[in-house]
Amino acid sequence: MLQQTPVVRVEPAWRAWLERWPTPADLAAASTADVLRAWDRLGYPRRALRLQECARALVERHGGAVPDDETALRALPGVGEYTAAAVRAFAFGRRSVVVDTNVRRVLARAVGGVALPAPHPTAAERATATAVVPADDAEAAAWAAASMELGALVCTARSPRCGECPVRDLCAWRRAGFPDDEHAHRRRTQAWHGTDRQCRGRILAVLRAAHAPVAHEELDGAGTDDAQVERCLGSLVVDGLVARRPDGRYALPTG
DNA sequence: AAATCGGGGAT
DNA sequence: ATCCCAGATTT
Repeated sequence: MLQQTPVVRVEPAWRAWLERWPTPADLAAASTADVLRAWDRLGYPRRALRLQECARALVERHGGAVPDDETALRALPGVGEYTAAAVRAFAFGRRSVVVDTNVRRVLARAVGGVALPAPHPTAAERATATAVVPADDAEAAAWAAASMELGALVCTARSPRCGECPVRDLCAWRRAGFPDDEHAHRRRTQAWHGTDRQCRGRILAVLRAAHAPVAHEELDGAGTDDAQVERCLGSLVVDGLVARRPDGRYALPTG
């Protein structure tokens, strides 16, 4: 849930989710339509599918438990480099290199001396992150939490609270005089209005609200034109987020 | 390496 | 209007 979605928006959904499906086995047994409705508008609904697939994989491969080793974690649906490292550190107290958007920013500033990290993670970044993680399991886990919190609460993207920063005296960005972001000109703001993402979101919103299959005409307003709605319906079906019934109507996938 | 994939709160 | 968010997956 936290992959690209702010904590404040995730927390209530997460609590309700765990109350409804306390264990991987519970989520594995749920209907996918119910899962997508519970996901509501957290965004990137494919993550909801991956999460349920992950629960089913945990049941089938790991007896319903979460594994603690890197390889097994990375093999789970929806679990990438960050999530595997985060689970190892926060769930198991093991050493791992946890590099999320917050940590990237902290290291870019404190170590790299620049305002913001590159648009996409680089090998050099990971090398730096690895080098600064303590060797001890417990210390490394604490480091992961601390570096993320520092980025989330103090070393923020917009208005960093440098006056309250515990490491301001060793911050390379501060020492350099807070230079502006060097690749600000290359940053490309993601479009939204009229995009397929918006159209897909609208289609799913209709299907979440409907508790009976929906006719194609009821989805006409979801996009800028018929071709877009058609294209998005197709991609949603391919993604497994929408099911096309034999009668031509659409619904959230059962299963 | 680049594209794609949501949505909302803050500025 | 733009920015930004505890990224992953596919091409």
